[in-house]
Amino acid sequence: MEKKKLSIIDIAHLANVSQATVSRVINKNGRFSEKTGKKVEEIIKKYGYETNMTAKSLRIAKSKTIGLIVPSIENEWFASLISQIETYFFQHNYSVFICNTSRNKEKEISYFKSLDAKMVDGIICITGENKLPIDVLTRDIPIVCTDRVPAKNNNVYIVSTDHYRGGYIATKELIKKGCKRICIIVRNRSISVNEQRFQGYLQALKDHHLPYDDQLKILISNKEDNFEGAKRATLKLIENHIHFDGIFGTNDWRAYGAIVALQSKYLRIPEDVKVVGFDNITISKVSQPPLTTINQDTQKIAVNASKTLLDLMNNPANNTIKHIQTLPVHIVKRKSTENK
Amino acid sequence: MEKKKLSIIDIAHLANVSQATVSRVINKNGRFSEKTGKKVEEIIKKYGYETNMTAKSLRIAKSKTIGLIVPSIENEWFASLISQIETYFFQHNYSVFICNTSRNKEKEISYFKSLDAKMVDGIICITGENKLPIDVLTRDIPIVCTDRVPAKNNNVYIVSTDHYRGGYIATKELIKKGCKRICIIVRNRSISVNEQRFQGYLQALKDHHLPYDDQLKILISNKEDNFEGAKRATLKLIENHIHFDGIFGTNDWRAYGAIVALQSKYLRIPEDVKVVGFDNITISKVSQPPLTTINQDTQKIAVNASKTLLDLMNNPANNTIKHIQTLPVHIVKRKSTENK
DNA sequence: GTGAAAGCGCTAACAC
DNA sequence: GTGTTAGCGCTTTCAC
Repeated sequence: MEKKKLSIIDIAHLANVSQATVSRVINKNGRFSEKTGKKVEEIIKKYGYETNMTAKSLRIAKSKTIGLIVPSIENEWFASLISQIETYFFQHNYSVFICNTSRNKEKEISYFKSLDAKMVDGIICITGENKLPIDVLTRDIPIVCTDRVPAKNNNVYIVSTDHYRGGYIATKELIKKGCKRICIIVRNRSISVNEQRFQGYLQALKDHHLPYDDQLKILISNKEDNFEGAKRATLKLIENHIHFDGIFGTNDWRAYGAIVALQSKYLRIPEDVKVVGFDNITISKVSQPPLTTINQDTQKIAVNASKTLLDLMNNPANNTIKHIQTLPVHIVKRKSTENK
Repeated sequence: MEKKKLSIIDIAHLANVSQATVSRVINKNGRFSEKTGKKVEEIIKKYGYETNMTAKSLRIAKSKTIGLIVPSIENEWFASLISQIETYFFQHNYSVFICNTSRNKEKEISYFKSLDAKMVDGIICITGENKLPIDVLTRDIPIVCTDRVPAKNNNVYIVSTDHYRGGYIATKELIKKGCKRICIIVRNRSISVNEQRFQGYLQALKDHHLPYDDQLKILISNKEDNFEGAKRATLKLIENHIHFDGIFGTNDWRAYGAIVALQSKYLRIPEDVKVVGFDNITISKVSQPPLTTINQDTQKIAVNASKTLLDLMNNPANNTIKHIQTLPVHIVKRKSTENK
């Protein structure tokens, strides 16, 4: 069956009005009589007319679409954020282009160009460390990042978690539960979320008069999987007879990797070693034993980032919007740090 | 700094040619001299011109964009599929609208309309059981589903896994390893993937002369979380003193829930009870013990679905394309079904 | 309160 | 091989 796509002109003819009137009715802006409005709306409903968004976008130079750039969709934490951002914009009648860069710079640049060409009204980046290629953009559109980006950019707004504080609280929990020699498992990246969590760890040690021991810093290489890397590194530590009684995994997968390693060596958690993770994703809840962890409020991050972008899109001149928002974290206590 | 968006006309002036020529160069179709081509391309690069896709879409009634409708992005299996589909289309110069329906019918309809209005060239649905609202579409665009949909629709193509065979193989593995009383954990839905896996289970029992016992069918309600539901239901079974020596969890989370329940009652896996899952997602690998499971080839599903859609978009009249593709599964054997 | 018409940036048919 | 131009469907200015 051939489908006939109706245009505004068709509706105008059917309703015996001009296309301008139909447009006014659709957008509820211009002035038109109640009677005309009713008539047009009826025809629209009857014939199942839908606005051609490409034409509309061309005309008004807006697309009611945003771009969401993410390093990976297959990461539960990102997925949760993506899902909530998408839900938010759906409610506000925006569509979302989800762009998966796989941490590939080329792909990221390509996506920026493509989003620009598709006339998105704004961009949210769930990034981390890298500098955004905003110079490829040919239009001035607002950008919100959910993690730290090198300052300098006045056009870029940031909504992020207090990773430093998270690292601090996580470490403090272990100290309070009696741990004296606390390992930290981190990934080896320069400026990043990891580094901030690490700094929080250092400060907590210092504040509680515990020495920092470089041997207890467990590095995972950038190629390694979090779980496998943490497991491997923890096993190595045990085999090297390096003594420790607490582990701060800088994310839940790293902490869980440590747990599995410890158990394979017949070390008991929390009796022999206590463990804390970060992120509060599923694995922390279903781990055996369940994992004490630092909760990042994804919902708040998603909503704040989304709202910030929406505000900027609706009113680009608004200068009451904060450039940097740092959101609080809290600890979720579970069995992995319990004392008997 | 005010950014000036250049149009084809601007480039035409700068290059001293007509806009038609610029268009020809950009699209490498029409005829133009090598010299002109070079000149125009230089100007384009120099001034950072990017095609305005809304104008192009309007003109050619195509958008180089597809819609990807998914019930949930926060499900590892879906996320993996999404990611691979997105990668495929990125390579072929298409953008992807990822639409998260949260299994909400209203949202799904709304997305179909919106995708239609945005002139997507095709749609992939990662669905499952429900009938698609393709009647809201005003244009004839190809649709590919990665799961079963009620037949009837000639416009809808299907790429799916052989869930029946998966259920069969999973059950057979348990039988081969000596299990006599095998539980199955399923969700209570009418026509679905679950049902097919269940049918495979039944057939395997029958083929090996084992009776089917209704007591061993563990139902999880639709509101319950897979992990929690399976855990709760398994505990109940144990507390009711119903004897069993094998469990087929119809997905990995259900199987893992069963494992945790068994362990909490000091039942050993695989010595006392053997367990098989389905999907081969991360939890099956990191479970203690690691879980034997049925692998669904996400890559193949993603590629076949994507390729099918691409073929249909490039050549809508192509009738050599199979309406239904069923992909094979295979078992991944791990410790949870090992014999001493 | 309504209509006529210009024009957003692009492609493609047609003319030369 | 290149230029001219109509028109995709929409919004919006200007007239009335």
